[in-house]
Amino acid sequence: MSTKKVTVKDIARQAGLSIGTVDRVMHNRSGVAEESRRKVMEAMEELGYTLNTNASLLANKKHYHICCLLPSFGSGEYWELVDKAIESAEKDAVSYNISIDTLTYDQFSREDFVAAIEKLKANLPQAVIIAPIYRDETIELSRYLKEKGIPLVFIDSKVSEADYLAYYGIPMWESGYLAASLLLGDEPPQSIVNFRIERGGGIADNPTLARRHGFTDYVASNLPELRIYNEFLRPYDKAHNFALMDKFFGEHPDIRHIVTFNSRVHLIADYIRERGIKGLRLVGFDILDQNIEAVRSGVVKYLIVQRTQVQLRRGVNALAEWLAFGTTPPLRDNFMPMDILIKENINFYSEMYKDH
Amino acid sequence: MSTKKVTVKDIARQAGLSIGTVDRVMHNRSGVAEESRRKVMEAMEELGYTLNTNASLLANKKHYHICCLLPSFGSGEYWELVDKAIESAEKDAVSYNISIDTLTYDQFSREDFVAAIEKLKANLPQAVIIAPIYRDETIELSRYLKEKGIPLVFIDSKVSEADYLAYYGIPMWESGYLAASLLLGDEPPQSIVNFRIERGGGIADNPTLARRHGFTDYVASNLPELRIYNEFLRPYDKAHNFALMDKFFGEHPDIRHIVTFNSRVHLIADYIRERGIKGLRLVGFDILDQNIEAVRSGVVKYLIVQRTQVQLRRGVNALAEWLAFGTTPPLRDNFMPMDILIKENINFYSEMYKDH
DNA sequence: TCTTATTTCGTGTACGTACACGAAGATTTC
DNA sequence: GAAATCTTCGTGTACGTACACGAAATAAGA
Repeated sequence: MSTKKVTVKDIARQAGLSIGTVDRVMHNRSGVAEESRRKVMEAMEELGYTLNTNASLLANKKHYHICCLLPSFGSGEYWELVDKAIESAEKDAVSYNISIDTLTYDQFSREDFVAAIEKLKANLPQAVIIAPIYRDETIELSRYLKEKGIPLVFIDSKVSEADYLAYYGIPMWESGYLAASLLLGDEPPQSIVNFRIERGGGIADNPTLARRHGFTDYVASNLPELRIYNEFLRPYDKAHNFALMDKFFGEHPDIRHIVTFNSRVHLIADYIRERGIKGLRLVGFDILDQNIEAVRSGVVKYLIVQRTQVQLRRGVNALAEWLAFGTTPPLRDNFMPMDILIKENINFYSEMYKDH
Repeated sequence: MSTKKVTVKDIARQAGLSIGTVDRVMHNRSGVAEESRRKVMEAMEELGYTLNTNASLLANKKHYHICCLLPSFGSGEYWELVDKAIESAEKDAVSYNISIDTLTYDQFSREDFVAAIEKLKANLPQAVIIAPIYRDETIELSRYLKEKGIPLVFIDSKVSEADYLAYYGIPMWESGYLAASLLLGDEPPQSIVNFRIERGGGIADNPTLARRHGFTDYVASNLPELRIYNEFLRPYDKAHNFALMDKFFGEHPDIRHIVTFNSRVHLIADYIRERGIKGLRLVGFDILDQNIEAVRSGVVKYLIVQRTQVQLRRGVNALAEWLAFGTTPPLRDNFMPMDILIKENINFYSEMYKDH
């Protein structure tokens, strides 16, 4: 087995043609006779040509622009993690001559989502990454992009009916099912409470809906007698939340199992800590700093977490390869692991997020 | 902020010198006046130079050779996972002109380890990756390599007293502690059993020792009354193992909690399945195919798993950057996450291992 | 037949870095 | 003070690919 790498020059010699012709064949450009094209293809096959990505990227003078659309966020919130992951992924993409711009929208306002899409269109990006919340508008956007030949990658959640290059994220339904098995698997209680977030306007296509379905499906098939209470918190109204929880737990002192499907389990953890309540079993999602603290202190028993960094790295990478080499990712739907964090393994998990 | 990238040519112009001189400064080569060196450094600082890795790698005609030393393995065994991870990491390293050779040794024979080290030395590699089992011999090897200027990376476990460039693996002690909390955290039993592997020769410096210490330390501080039985299985002697377990469970029908610290929990899972025993709680390590099956079927409750692929990718990457650019990894000891797998999240975990 | 399109292909340059070679200049030696 | 040595630096070429430009070769039009 020869250790030397096969280059276009070798292909050209083998095919009895010039480098230029080989190059044209490789890039599916016009101006090459069918006979020559065949010769080149055969030579490539025979010699086992592989592209030298370093040389290719070096010679490629184009500059690509990716536009990323996701919900706006405050400090310490879930979407900030995603934003950081984008920055991290952008670093890996510099060798592709790629830069990434992020646009945000108010996730509670459909109008704002539409406005953000218009901004995105005005930006004329070569590729788009989107964390979708609104189904119909996302489908329409995907049609627009398809028409323009602009590739679209979904992260975090996807809209199956849309036209997209790839999706990287956890399986939503299964993540709810997992939460149920962690919360209810050992000693099933009689009733539990699900703390949700108050949303303005009837947003039926919220991704955490699928997660709740996974949870309730587990309950339906394993614990049909279980009673699930639903209570609604407000993201930024601590007084309201505390009053609500005081009332709830006052009326239901027997309830010891709590679940949230959004990333704000720390709202409840804070309450439990301040009130000094013991013996509750709490399951939540996403690796926010405040959630990490809640796990460390033992208030939250299980935290279900997705690998945001990996998802974005792979999403950006899929677009980079598409832009630079025209290659399509092997899988369209990439369901990524759901990690279970408890007090004893959370430290080494969060440490990893510091560099890679 | 100028979007153009700064090149050596820009540095040369700014410093009033030639590209050659700039190049010499960058590679710490001789033949440049102190005055000029200073000018170049200043220009680099001022313009914010960053190396174009594509161009650098393309121009670098050297070919590097990494030698990887790890225990020999049969099909479906733990070290086969590591071997596969090496192959996967090698693919990422082709752009660095790096190839990897793997040497294996009988992990139960110190002599064979020494012999493998001699073979490694004869190979004259530019870098070494090792999964160490024998402490003293590893330290000696690290001295030899240090003297030759050959970098050494530990994976899987490390020998702290050795001289090494970096380590990528899980924290062994903590992984045992985690196992204890998963097995014993909810309803502590009176006694449990730890199935171990019979080893020839008194190998005290086996890495799983630290794992067992983590487990027993948890027990000592949380459940000092707990009785731990130790039983010894043989890797390839099913009849012996079954007889042993028949005898053990016959004499101790009350024991329902089982732990293993090696990767062979499937030996016990097979027994449990064949005997049709119910109600046991089993915790094991490592994502072997047979272990995955044991989790799926519900026999093994928790499987603690490390990200072998990531560990090797990062290990190889650290060496690649050292060889090609002379850069040292930011952290020497990289403790990587311990993942907890149960029936409800193992599918999407193992799926990930197919491509990336 | 000569010009004008059209197809097909080869040559040359660029990308940014690495390094060999050799030319100036500075320093030493006798 | 000339030759020899050493220090310091600039030039040139190579890495493998991308693409513009223009040259042949062929076909079409008059």
